[in-house]
Amino acid sequence: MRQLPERTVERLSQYRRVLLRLLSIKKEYIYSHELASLLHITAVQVRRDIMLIGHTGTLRLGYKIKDLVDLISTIIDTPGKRNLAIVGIGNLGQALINYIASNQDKIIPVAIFDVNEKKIGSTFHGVTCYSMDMMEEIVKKESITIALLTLPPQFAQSTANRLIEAGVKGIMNFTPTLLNLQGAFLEQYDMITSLEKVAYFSKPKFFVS
Amino acid sequence: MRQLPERTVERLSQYRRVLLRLLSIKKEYIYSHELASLLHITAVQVRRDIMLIGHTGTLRLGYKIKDLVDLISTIIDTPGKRNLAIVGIGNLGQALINYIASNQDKIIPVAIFDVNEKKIGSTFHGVTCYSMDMMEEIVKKESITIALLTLPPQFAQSTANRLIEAGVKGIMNFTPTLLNLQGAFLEQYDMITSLEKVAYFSKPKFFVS
DNA sequence: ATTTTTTTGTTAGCTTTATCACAAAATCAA
DNA sequence: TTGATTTTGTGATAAAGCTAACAAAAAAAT
Ligand SMILES: NC(=O)c1ccc[n+]([C@@H]2O[C@H](COP(=O)([O-])OP(=O)(O)OC[C@H]3O[C@@H](n4cnc5c(N)ncnc54)[C@H](O)[C@@H]3O)[C@@H](O)[C@H]2O)c1
Ligand SMILES: NC(=O)c1ccc[n+]([C@@H]2O[C@H](COP(=O)([O-])OP(=O)(O)OC[C@H]3O[C@@H](n4cnc5c(N)ncnc54)[C@H](O)[C@@H]3O)[C@@H](O)[C@H]2O)c1
Repeated sequence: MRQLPERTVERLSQYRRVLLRLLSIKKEYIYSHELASLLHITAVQVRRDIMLIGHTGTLRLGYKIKDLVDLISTIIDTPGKRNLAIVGIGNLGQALINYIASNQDKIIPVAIFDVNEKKIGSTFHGVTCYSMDMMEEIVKKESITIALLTLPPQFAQSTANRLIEAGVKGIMNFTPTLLNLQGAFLEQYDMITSLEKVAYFSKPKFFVS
Repeated sequence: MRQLPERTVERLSQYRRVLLRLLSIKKEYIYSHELASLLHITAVQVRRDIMLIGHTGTLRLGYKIKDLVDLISTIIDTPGKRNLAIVGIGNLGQALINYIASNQDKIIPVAIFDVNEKKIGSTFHGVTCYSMDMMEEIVKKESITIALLTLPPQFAQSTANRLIEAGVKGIMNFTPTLLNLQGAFLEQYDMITSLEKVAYFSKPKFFVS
């Protein structure tokens, strides 16, 4: 299959989460307009996405939820699991690790890296924190392919370089540093940018220039 | 000025942060290609964004950083400050409050709301936590127009409705609940979706179906 | 003085993403 | 049986976002 649009991939992730909930309450089929209304998007958008992944529904019955979930999973997941590392286990890193572990089960936190002597050797939600010196070794040994950067911004670029060199293929960067990466997918997850965007688009009308 | 594209607003926020850093080290002018390379985008993109906000540079000298920063500020900021509330001060809420306060100065956290008796009445980075019963009252009294939702997902929709009713104009939703809002700008800041997107686009090649 | 280089500003076009409009098929109603 | 209704699937079109290309102006080089 051809590479899917980013937006479609994002929605597939959301469809799956909604559909899994519906499956758990024994709903079997769903119409495009139902799924659309759960995501507050249009039914055409839903049908188009489903078309893009090559699934086909039943006329007048809708889509079989189980089949759709399975197909989305074969598309967006890898067969088997993906191992993840968190670099920098401060306030944010600690908030994230629990959340990730309890909200999906294909991407598994298997290692934490930090420079703080007090943290090295201890575990956070069952995951061991290693020293930064061991990063390359552990990344290779544990086949880690995804990393979250939650360390101080000035170390983000050099750490990202080391991670990619060691085999990481996807990086989610929570620091405000704008990274330059070759050979890995980057998600710049920048809260201040989003916050300022919210401020702009929610500006009280009489302020708009 | 006409409403700017979302992407442009996001980049303006990033331009400003980079430019402020350069100003602080006494750089006066910048070329589009320099700014572009700092953000890892193209120079045309930079020039187009700057054109959209109606700024004009000096031929062969580039853009005067001070002027550009000021203009971006008049566009994306409101004159004066915006007050912000955080609803749910758990792991994530606590991580956020400090970060927001120390990374920009136009959007000010002025209130926290929670149901936990132990948290109500105490302060987090100098901001008081109030009970949920007082939310409408405080939102009005403090003119809060932006809110972050970092409470359990099942309370997100009803809380958002109450906030909007009380006058909030922009909501950044950190919970996985997909909200349906009327009358406010919504940023669905969904980490799992982004994480699954990173996983998809960084899938080792031999896995791609 | 003329040519080359540099850099902005902008048009036109391209790519990606979303929506419109409607055919096709299944079911329902009369 | 006929016609209306519902719902999927998709080609065509529109909107948003990005890039290529180049004119214009200024400065530098020759
Ligand atoms: N707190 C937030 O809500 C928030 C939100 C968005 C982004 N961020 C960004 O995420 C990062 C972390 O934020 P935080 O609030 O958790 O900060 P923090 O100070 O609580 O944690 C940083 C952690 O990184 C570790 N560290 C320091 N230098 C390191 C290095 N060279 N290599 C590896 N680890 C190192 C520290 O020991 C600490 O454990 C910062 O860059 C911040 O800008 C934070
Ligand atoms: N931890 C993360 O990294 C992370 C990341 C993304 C999203 N989220 C989401 O953000 C939310 C908070 O995550 P967390 O890790 O901070 O959870 P948490 O359990 O640590 O904190 C939740 C807070 O909300 C309060 N609360 C409970 N019910 C409330 C109500 N009805 N009204 C107001 N406050 C209420 C609790 O007292 C607590 O202080 C969750 O919805 C989670 O799904 C968390």
